[in-house]
Amino acid sequence: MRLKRDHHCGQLTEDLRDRIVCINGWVNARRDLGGISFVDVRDRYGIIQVRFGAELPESLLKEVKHLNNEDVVAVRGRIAVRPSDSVNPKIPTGTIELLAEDFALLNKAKPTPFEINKRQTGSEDLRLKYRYLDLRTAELQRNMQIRHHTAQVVRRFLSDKDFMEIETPVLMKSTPEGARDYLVPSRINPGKFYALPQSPQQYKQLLMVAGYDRYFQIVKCFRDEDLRADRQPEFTQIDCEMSFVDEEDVRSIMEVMIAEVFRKVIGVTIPLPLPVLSFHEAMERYGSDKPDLRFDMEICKLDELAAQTDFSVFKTALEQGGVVRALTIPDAADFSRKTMDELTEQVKKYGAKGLAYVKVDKNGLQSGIAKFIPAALVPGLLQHCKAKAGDLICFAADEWETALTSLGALRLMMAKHFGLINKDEYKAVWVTDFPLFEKDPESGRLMARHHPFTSPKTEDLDKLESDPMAVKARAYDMALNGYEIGGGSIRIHNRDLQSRMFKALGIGPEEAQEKFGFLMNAFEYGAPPHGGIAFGFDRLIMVLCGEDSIREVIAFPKTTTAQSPMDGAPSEVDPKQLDELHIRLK
RNA sequence: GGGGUUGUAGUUCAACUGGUUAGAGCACCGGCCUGUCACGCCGGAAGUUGCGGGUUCGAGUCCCGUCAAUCCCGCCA
Repeated sequence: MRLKRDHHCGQLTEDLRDRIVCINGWVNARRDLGGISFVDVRDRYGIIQVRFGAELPESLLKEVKHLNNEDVVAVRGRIAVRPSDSVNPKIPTGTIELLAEDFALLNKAKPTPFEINKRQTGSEDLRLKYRYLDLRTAELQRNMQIRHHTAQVVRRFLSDKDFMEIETPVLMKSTPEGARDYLVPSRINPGKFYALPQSPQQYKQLLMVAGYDRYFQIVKCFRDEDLRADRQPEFTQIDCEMSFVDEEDVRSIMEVMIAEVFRKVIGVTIPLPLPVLSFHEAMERYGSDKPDLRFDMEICKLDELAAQTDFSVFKTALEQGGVVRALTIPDAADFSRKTMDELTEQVKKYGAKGLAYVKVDKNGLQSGIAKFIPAALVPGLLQHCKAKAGDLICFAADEWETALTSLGALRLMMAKHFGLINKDEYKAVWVTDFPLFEKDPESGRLMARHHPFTSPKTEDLDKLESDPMAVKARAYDMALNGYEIGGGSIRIHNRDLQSRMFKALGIGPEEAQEKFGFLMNAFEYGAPPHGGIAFGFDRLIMVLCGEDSIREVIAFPKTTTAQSPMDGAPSEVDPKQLDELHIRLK
């Protein structure tokens, strides 16, 4: 190759003045002033302005004249300090330029479907189809750099703490207990299928049995469920497991890791130790098991006051074993009827039947359900809800979890509406003491809230059969700015307890042996007490990058219909392939 | 599985209450210009208004269906 590079565009400095250097890169912009023209050449490291003067050969200048954005070029020239009135303070190399002496067009580019140097052009759909072009943008290059850096910090940290990085199989046995599995047919074993791991959970527990007492892996996981802005069908976890530990051991080492990531990658200090909230407290105060602590606006408990009102909605909810909770929204008393109707629609998505409210002014309560609240209760209500004139108090009367999640969602909407969230703030918190089980609303059957390998709290062991819904789990989640970025637990390491757990979940001994026998058998050969955690690597990067969508931090993401517009996956396959796999389509 | 939003030139958007030949910036093509850096100036080309149907004298606009993207609920052990 002629004119092979010896420097990167973004690494050129004044120290190199008068040196002859050669750069390769993409045309970021061209400014043709007639006698001279300027071409900004871009590579991964930055942008340098190249000056093509009139003294250059005619043929070369003609070629430069027809350069387009994204053409791939090579330039050899002399580094020169720019005239003082021509400095560009917007770019790091703005005090210098490259005086071209030789030039080669390495490859021509068609006009791009959207503009690389203006990221607001082009729909996301289009950008995904031409992802290799989108990845050239400064925004995605920065995000990929942060992702890379984070992975290196995590590896270094865990390795220094004696964690071993061990790869686990991608083709594994299907255990369809939680999310749907992605299945892979086996050609050699007709009619049989592998599953792609939803997480390496069983393998890492087996590694503990094997004595590898500290394991980690930055690993792809797969879940065939519907997607969201923060959910992809294939995603990456920082998966960790440790032996001879309790909850505090896992949490204390992992919060140091997260703090180190924030310090080294984006220069943010996260004070340690992190606050710890019980699931119950997180729900009661913030209406969420992944609370955003960057702003206050806490929910308040209102059962006793509500019972004294004349409002039938409150009374009915309480009689049916539900609760009444309130959220005071500061300075929202001027919300229109239309706004209130919209908010009502929003909370209904979370199962609330409606949204009762009162507006507070200097004379007391106005509008909404004010007439049902006896005057004698008003001072107490205002004090309890920390409400002042100009505020709006919203009420939810419903089953406990519904009432709180509805107000929790409202709390988030209002924080965004009033701009209460500081984008540069990072508030992490541990949420603990989750219930071990939850009820499937359709079948009424018990389901593991975390997963079936989570250990119950020791003091709740005797309630596993008699009162399972009261059993707490030795589980912990890390929430960061309202995102669940990690979750883990102390695991069951005893065959009998694991059997009791499966039984509680309605999985009989035969089924348990068939599906998880390998793990349960392993427990009989000296399984150490162990526990671990998995962080959503993509979500963590998303927060580090200040992005709202996980697609912005994944090199080649899928759409919300789990497709890849760029390569057309998933696609139909040749009938011959299906035949080899012993598969016939319906 | 359900609900919301969006879909107009390569691209970002506009087009009033249904009314003339669907406009503008950027990109593209041609020309001018020796200190620009989102260069500037002059000119040009560029459209199945996502797709299919309906209402109407007349549809980018209203209605029905459909497709795609996106956001949310369910779901995500």
